[in-house]
Parts: sequence; structure tokens; C-alpha cells
Amino acid sequence: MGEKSVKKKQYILNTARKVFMEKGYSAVTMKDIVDACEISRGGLYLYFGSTDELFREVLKLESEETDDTFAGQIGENPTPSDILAVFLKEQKKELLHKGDSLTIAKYEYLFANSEIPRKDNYLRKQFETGVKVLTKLFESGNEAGEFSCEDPAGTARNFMYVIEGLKITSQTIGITEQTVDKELMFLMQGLGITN
Amino acid sequence: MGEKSVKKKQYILNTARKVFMEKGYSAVTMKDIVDACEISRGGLYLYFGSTDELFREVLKLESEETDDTFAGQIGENPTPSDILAVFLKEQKKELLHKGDSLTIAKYEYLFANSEIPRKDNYLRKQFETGVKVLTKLFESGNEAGEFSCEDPAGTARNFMYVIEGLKITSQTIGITEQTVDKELMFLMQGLGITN
DNA sequence: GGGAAAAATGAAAAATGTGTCATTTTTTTT
DNA sequence: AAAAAAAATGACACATTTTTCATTTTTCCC
Repeated sequence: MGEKSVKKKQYILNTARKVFMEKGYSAVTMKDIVDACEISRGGLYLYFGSTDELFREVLKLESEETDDTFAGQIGENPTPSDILAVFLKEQKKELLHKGDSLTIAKYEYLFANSEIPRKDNYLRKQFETGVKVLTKLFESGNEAGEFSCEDPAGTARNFMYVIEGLKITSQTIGITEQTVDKELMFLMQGLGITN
Repeated sequence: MGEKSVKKKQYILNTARKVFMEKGYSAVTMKDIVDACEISRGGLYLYFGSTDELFREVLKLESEETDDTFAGQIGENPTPSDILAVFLKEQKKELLHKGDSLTIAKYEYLFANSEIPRKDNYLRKQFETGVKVLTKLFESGNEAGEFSCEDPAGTARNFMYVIEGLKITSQTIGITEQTVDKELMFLMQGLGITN
């Protein structure tokens, strides 16, 4: 591990992320991180003081990466249909990567830290942002004549609940690509897509 | 603790259930159960060998109770609408009891035990049963002229994903009764209820 | 109420995890 | 290349949890 300190921190974070994806949140110990990183015990504490701190940084890292990925996939002057397609494609990709997702760890973390104020609730903000973004998307889709969605806000909320349901079942009881496709198709029917 | 052995086992199980509801699955230790039950260290091991074994028995217990509760609420000659109403009422009740549910613990358990064969996957069976029951319900509702649901199987699956989504968000990011009602209403619109 | 069987106890060994710090290794500076 | 600074190590003291088991307490039957 002859890397510089910033790189090493990054390396620890990436390795920790894999550990959280494999074991969830509450089952992970500092020892697990130490073993996975193949660094010394004291070395880890130089960078992070607890699994909690580590996890919060992993969340931050992931959030940034997700935003970048999404932005990178949307071309110039996208139509509502284009944006929806990218959104669903990204969701589907995450859905099908069983055991390669932070979904369970995130929910465990929130459950174990239920005292954290609403405003700092990362997943909550993400969920609400999702609802808002989809609502606007459906509204502009209506205006553009691409969708005919009677209740954009309700439909957006419904989308988000289905996606959370799919994510959690995918990580635990399993799901096939075919089933994901069927369900996403079902959702899209609610948009009354006209093209 | 002067109780007989069968009663004591039951008592431990009920107490353990509360612990799992409070702390989830992977964060719970045998010590937590011992402390909550106010029994001796060794005493617990006389009945259960691990948190894993305890949790499986709690699941079994809960499954039986849920079936009983549901059956007890359905009167004679119920119409499809009656059954749906009981189903949604029960789901809503579970949804709103934050911190008083095994939802998180169940998913943690499955995630931590992802090697268990599909056929023994309790939540998976429950999910599939839910889809089947709702499908039949929607079909008979169509026949009775109470619903007009184009795709009973798809709608049933969609219902179940939404319910899982609601359950998990309710336990972690929080949800109001109003939001639950809105979402359940949204679902019911998909049934084209005619009455 | 005496004695055998069953149930329960809690002390303690073994295993695992935490956080610290004196020391060593590596890097940087002069 | 020597000195200083920075980074990294891993052994250690402490805490927690698991699991066992010799002993005690309770129950139950005659």
C-alpha cells in the first residue's frame, strides 16, 4: 500500500463499499474493513473512526457518482421520453445487480439511526427528489403530448414506491429480468404513452 | 420465572420478537434476548441455540398469527370488495406501526442468509402467495362485476410491489397516514371499481 | 417430607471486536 | 545522505459476546 494519503482514503472507501454491499450495515465491523483493505488496524483509524462514519462517506460518494452517471447519459435537448428511458434503464441496472447494491445496507442504516433528523435523512431526500423530478417529467410529458397522465404527482409517487419495492425484493427474495420488465411496462401503461 | 417449559419457550419467543422489532436482525445478540427476557445466560441456550434459530421461530409464530387474524376478519360469504377491504386494512395497520414491525428484520435476515434455497424462502413464498391471492380476487371481482381490471395478474403483482415499497419506507424514511391513504387510493383506481 | 428428575443458574473459558500508542518504516526536506 | 516529518504498523489492554458446564434450585411423584 504505497499510495498517497488521499488515494488511500479513496481506496478504503471503495473497499468498504464492497463490504457494505456484501454484508449490509449492522453486521459490518471495523475488523471486516481492515481485513478487506489489507491494512493495519491502526491505519484504518487514522482515516475513519467507525463503521458509521465510513458508511456515511460511502453514501456521499455513491450519491455523487449516481448524479454523474445520470447526467452523463442524457444528451442535448432531451425529450421527456428520453429522460424517462434513462431513468428506467438506470433503475433496472441497479435492480438486477443482486448482492451488488447498497439497498439493504441503506435501510439498515436508517433503521439503526432512526433518531437522525428528517432533514438529514439521505434516503428520504432522495425519495422526495425522485417524486418531484418524476412529477415534473410527467407534467412536461403531458405538455409535449408524449404522455397522457391524469395525476402526475400521484403517478410519480406510485413509481417511486414500486421501485423501492422492486429494489428490496430484488436483494432478498430475488427477481428475474423478465419480471422487472413486466413491472416497468405496467408502470408505463399508467402514463398513457402516445407515440 | 416460575413458568413451565412450554410457556417459557413461548415467553422467550414473544420477548425476542419485540427485540427484533426494535433492533432488526443482525444487530441482535443472544445477550440482548437474555437481558430482555431477564433469564440466565445458560437458560436461553436450553431453548434456542442462536439468534438465527430464534428468528426463524418468530417468523413461524407470526405467520400463524397473521393467517388467524386475517381469517377472523372475514365474515360469511364475503364479496371480493369485502376481502380487498380487509386486506388493505390489515396492510395499512402494519404500515403505520413504525418500529413495531418485523419488516426490516425480515429483509436483513434474508439478505444475511441468501444461500437458503428458494423453496424455504419465507418472504418469497409470502410474496408469491400474495400475488396469487390478489390475482384470484381481482378475477372474481371482475366476474362479479365489482371490478373492471384488465390485467389481474399484473395488477396483483403491482399491488404487492407497492405494499413492499410502502412497508420499507414506512420503517425507515417515515410515512404519514395521509400518504398511505393516497397511495392505496391510487392503487384502487387501477381496479376500475364499479359500485 | 424424601428422593429422583427436570429446570435454571451464573461463573468462566474461548472467541471476537475496539481503540490506542510506542515503535518502525517511508517520504520529504535540506 | 542525514535529519525531520509523515505515515503506517501491530501488539496490547480492554470490552463484548458466545457457549459450556458444574452446581443449585425447583418440581413432581411416592
